[in-house]
Amino acid sequence: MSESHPTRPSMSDLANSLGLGVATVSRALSGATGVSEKTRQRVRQAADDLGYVVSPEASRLAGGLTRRIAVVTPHLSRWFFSEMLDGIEAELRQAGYDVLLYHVPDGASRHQFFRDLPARRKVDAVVAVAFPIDDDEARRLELLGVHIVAAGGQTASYPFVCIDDGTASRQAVDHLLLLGHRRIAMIEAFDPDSPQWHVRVGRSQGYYAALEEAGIPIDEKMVLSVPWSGEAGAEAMAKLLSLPRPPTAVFAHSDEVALGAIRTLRRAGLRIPQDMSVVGIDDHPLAALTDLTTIHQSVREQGAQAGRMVLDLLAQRSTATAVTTPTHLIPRGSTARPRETPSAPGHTGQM
Amino acid sequence: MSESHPTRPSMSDLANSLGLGVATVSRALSGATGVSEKTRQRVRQAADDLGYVVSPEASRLAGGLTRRIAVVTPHLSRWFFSEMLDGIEAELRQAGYDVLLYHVPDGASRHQFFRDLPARRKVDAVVAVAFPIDDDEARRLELLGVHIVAAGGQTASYPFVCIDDGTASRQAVDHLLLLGHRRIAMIEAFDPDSPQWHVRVGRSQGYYAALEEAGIPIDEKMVLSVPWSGEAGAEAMAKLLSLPRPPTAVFAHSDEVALGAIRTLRRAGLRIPQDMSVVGIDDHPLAALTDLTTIHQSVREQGAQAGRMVLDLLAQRSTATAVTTPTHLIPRGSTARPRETPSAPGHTGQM
DNA sequence: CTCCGGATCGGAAACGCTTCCTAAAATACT
DNA sequence: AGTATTTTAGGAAGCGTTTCCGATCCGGAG
Repeated sequence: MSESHPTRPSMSDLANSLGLGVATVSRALSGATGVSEKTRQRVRQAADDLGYVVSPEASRLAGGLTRRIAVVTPHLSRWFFSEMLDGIEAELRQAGYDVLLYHVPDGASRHQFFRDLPARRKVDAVVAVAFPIDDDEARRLELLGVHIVAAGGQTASYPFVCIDDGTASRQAVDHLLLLGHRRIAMIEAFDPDSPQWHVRVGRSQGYYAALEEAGIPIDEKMVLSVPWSGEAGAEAMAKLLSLPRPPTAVFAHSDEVALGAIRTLRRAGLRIPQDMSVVGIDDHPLAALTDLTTIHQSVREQGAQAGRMVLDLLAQRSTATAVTTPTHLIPRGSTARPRETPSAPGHTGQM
Repeated sequence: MSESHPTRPSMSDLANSLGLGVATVSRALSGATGVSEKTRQRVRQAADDLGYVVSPEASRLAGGLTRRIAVVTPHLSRWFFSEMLDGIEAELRQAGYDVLLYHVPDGASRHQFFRDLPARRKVDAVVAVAFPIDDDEARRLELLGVHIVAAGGQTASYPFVCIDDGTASRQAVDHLLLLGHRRIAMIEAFDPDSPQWHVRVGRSQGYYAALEEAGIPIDEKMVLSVPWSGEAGAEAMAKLLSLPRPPTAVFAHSDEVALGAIRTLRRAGLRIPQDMSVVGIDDHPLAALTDLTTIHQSVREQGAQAGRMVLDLLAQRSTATAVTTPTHLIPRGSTARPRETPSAPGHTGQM
């Protein structure tokens, strides 16, 4: 007999070959109650032997789940996002779910996504990677029984997993403080495509808190807010350098931004860390290569966590509604004690 | 009436509201023939008004397509792959298809993918990003009516889109030649996870061809073959430097590898490009930042092309079975004339 | 020994669509 | 005008599950 005809066996084929009814087989396979354990085993065995798998379409049509989960992300090629995607995908696929990928670079496409998805029930749940969902949108999905989990960004209304931004930035700033820095600048980063998701509030707060606790007055000129990119970081650094009294250290909201800042410093002929200390957040692969001191966060792990949360939700299992993964300082060569503790203020000063 | 009940209208609802039969509505919506244009418009209009969309499950179950396409990739967070994914996703989603993402980092998971996918007909087509598919696997999919397209890597048996590796590397090596280099090393890169997908043969051939044409004898010690990573590039460079007569220029198969090589050079205190010219392939974002001369390829565009090819295939439209996108030299600061043109041949040279 | 409740199992009705086939209508040709 | 075609529309049969509900079969209580 030629093995070539790809005719998938159907559930009734399976049922017949076992002398059972399809109803029983369905129950056996789906783990539902109402089948004796012996029968269930027999069915499972036979299914394996025949290489039978339920048709997801038919299953869904008849009221089951799709076993598909959407991952929605505003960026595809940025380290943080692809790393997160990696973690999520691995966890989900291992559990037998398929991952639908939706790239929503801008508000328009995001909007469209949330408009279209509910109509056609394509997925059982959605994981939103580091971007905000309107409470309204969330509610509509919830209503349809579509679960939501946020990965890499905190939101009020549904389960999320992310780092504690406040702690992370405190770790960064405290490190600088411990080294003896007093004039510490901050380059805040925000995603220009998600205007509603402001500056990482937590990260800024950590900075303010750390300085305050150290008894250092805040100098607003030391705080710059820029789009999330190396380019912007470079420009911000230039501004900081042209300050009457530039900082001795810079805390950037992200490694990408920090790296940009470093480029400006190099171009300006300043040495790192002798003339200026720089610290970022993320532990981006480039940080290791460029010897950048940073705060490590395990993005993969966050993704995996988010995956697990979705799985819990779908299994009706209870799950944590908020997970924060730990961060820690990775001291490298971009930070050091300040050159000299400036003790003569009031020398320079007008623009 | 409360608008809140998420009860999707069905096709027969639509049909009734129009006084038509479901068969007609189905034909109208699917673009099939056998409906007058007037009716089709009427149906489309009504569908829009009701916010009706066909149930993908039911449609698929009844013999239609899934309107889902799998993208299979061995890497998620590498620039080339995520860029490609971006291009593919954009093109496909715009055409109304959903993208299933499958990360197959190693042979095992790749194998599993091809074992599982055919069973449950989850997708209409698959796009393989830069990795080889067994002819056997390909045939099985083909048999099931699942189309295949390869993005970023050439293969014999099915449509593909990629750059012309030979041309790209000739552009790189010719540039070096033109600058006057004669001792040009090559660092070949291969993906250790895809052993069967050897060294990018084309890129190596371009090198050999260029040298041969320039009348330069091949020195096998000048050719190193390493895994595709910066780390490996760095080590390879170290080996090249410890050669009795090191090269004056290095051609790396990729920017990542080139960047690794540059790190070694810096560490060794050599200046670029004065002491050593380096050229890569890809035009990775880092290349611009680090002023690396390279060969540009538009990965996004390749992804988009691959997407279009899939669409053509699915629409029964004829499509090119092989597309190569152009590449070109981006001269930057990592290449220059060799320090001195060695003019005393026959001095070194046994072996 | 009979009756009853719970555990198992099978029948059959959806689920929402596509498509084959036939009927009716519209158009063409003599 | 009448008949032969071609269009256009509708009926109905699946597609492969899940699930409600009724039928069986079991052991144990009365």
